[in-house]
Amino acid sequence: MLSHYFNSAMEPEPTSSESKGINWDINDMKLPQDPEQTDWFQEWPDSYVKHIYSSSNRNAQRHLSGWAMRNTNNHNSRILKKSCLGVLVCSNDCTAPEGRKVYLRPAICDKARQKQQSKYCPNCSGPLKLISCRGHGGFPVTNFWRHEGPYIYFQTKGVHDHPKPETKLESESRKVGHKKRTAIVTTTLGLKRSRNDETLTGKKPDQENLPSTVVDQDSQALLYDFNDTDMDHSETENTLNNCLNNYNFGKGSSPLENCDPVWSKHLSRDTQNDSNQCIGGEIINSTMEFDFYSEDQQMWSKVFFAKNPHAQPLENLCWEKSPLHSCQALYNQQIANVEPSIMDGLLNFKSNVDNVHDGMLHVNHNNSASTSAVYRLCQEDSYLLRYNPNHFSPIL
DNA sequence: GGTTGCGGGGTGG
DNA sequence: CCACCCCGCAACC
Ligand SMILES: [Zn+2]
Ligand SMILES: [Zn+2]
Repeated sequence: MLSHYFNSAMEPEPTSSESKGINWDINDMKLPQDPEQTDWFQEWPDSYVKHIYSSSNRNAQRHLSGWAMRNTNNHNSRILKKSCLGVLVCSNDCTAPEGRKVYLRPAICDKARQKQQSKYCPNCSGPLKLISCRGHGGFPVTNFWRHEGPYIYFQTKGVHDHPKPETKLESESRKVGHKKRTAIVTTTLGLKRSRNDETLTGKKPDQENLPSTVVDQDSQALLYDFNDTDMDHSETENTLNNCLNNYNFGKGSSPLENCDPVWSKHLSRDTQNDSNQCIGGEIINSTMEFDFYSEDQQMWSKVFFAKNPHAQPLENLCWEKSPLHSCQALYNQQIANVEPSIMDGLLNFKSNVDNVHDGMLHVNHNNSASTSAVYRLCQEDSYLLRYNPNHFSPIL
């Protein structure tokens, strides 16, 4: 697996819990107490992998997964077991523009899932079909979580035999978007018309709700949470690294050699030049959500603002207040000297932002102020950053 | 309305 | 024992 390869290749220590995975099992009385380091959170764990996360890793704390995993009673309160619900697909096997397929996230709640199956494909209105997971001896893939001291031990059994569903965030965005009839973020669909039109009217044709429901397998959204008081910068870097691992190399088509210096710092220990291909390549085909804490803003700035020595900071950053207390920073295409594919991103606020006027928060800053502007915003609370590679579109 | 964790109870190997 | 499943409850969002 590529991500495994790059994980191992890039970790400071040659040994990870993955490489040592054969040495322990989630059911062991004694688990490894001295891992050289904790693992980067994996959103799409597959195969029979094991990880040791820091107990301060919020994603691990919440037992998050990109797969739709539901709680399973294993009559063991020390080990949390979850099993995969598969993916909801269109029974017509329809294809949306740009070759995207319909891979909806099964509802976790049984009742909600049944109700969900009586709904219709957002693309062709055909009936939906639940593809159940049979990746573990004919049974659903199972995940196990165990909290022990400063670590969270994770183990998965089975290999998913179905496509990835939309992420929880994508699913939520789609539902909200459908209700509010507002724009939905898309990872691959261009935003042809005025963003202001959409956000001010709050209306969009149904067709435009498709992008987030029609999931490109290479455009999965991440939920990585950096709002972690105990998480140090190295872990933040690790998580960012992980993002890049998973999404930059998913197709194996973005050679490290093409990474720019800043990114390649995260991507490789020895290969650097000043190309931006990694930024404009596969990384950009993912939508990532980060939850930042002020402690990590330096990292944030380094990655998103200082990624390119030739890049200018964002100007005319436009923050839009959403009905759900979410804000979006819409990238202004007129930013000079910044490759759109690089700086395209979406800042999605989780909670209150003071200076929101008429539903819009405009953050204008120059080179030196760009970071501080972000600082100020981040210190209000934790925020989600949706980093949209190809295009910008409102999330809600 | 949903997600998540918990746990009782059942079935079968 | 193990595995899997169903169900309801409660906390939380
Ligand atoms: Zn369809
Ligand atoms: Zn599965």
